[in-house]
Amino acid sequence: MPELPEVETIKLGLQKKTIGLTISNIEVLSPKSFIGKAKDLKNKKIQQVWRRAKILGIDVEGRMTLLFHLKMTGQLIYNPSTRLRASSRFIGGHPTPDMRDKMPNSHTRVIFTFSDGSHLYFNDQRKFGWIKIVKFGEGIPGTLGPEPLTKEFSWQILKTNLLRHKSMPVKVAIMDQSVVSGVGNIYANEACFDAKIDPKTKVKDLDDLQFKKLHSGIIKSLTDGIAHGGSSRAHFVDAEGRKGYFLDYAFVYGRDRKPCKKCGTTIEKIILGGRGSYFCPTCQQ
DNA sequence: CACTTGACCTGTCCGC
DNA sequence: TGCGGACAGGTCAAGT
Repeated sequence: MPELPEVETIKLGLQKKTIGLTISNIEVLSPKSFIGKAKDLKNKKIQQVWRRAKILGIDVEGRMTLLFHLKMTGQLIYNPSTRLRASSRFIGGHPTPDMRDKMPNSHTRVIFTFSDGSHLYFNDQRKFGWIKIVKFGEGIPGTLGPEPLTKEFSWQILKTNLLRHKSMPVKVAIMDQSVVSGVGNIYANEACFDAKIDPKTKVKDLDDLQFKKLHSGIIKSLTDGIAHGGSSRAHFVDAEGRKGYFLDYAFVYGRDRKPCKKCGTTIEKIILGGRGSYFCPTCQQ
């Protein structure tokens, strides 16, 4: 679920809702999901919420930062209500699907409670995700490539970084976070489609025009993803528990055996780098 | 060294 | 209806 557009969507929501709130309690239901001493954050005020690659950061008083990585199935949901608390309240009720994501559920791993009584839930079905307490300014890997939605990300930088993986399929290479940060499987597929490049093309076989198209394809697919509130295969919800709808707009991801939205050719699915990869054999050559 | 596979976990969906 | 297997947004470590 969470690639750059999804984490960005959550960031925007949390900036709006949580800056200035004071943490009054942290309940860690799954110890493996939380690294650090939760007590250190008690009575600390949230100062800033930011994103780098797919990592979300929350700066708190005392020069500490909470880092979140949602991996495959993580969710971060802010609930302003002081009443939605014990999951037992909902047993036997008829919650909507969105509510089911929102409330504490069997996948809730960490619950933050704020001094105004509101809550932030970290839900994560597969427990791959994590929360870490680090010192301000620490904890982000130094190997991360450029942020694709800033001016530091030029097509020349993309070309230089990709050429470290000359014989790799281009779609696999753009998922390497040291090449460009934040692109995951969904947007890698969409970016290749937008660039009209077959995802299995080796990096060394691309020409400059294709590097330029790939560069703009990455930016376009990520930007569209944010505009549609992120993707939603099954798990993604924003900071208020709402689903994103980018996949309704996807050209190739998840559309194998369906007709290409541009030319009608049947979309194919292959495995590249161990991941499902989708492309239109007519549009992408 | 470059690249692929397996592991981490849990759930869902599909075919038989 | 049940059951086994494949697969799922990410990233490491281990293996080839």
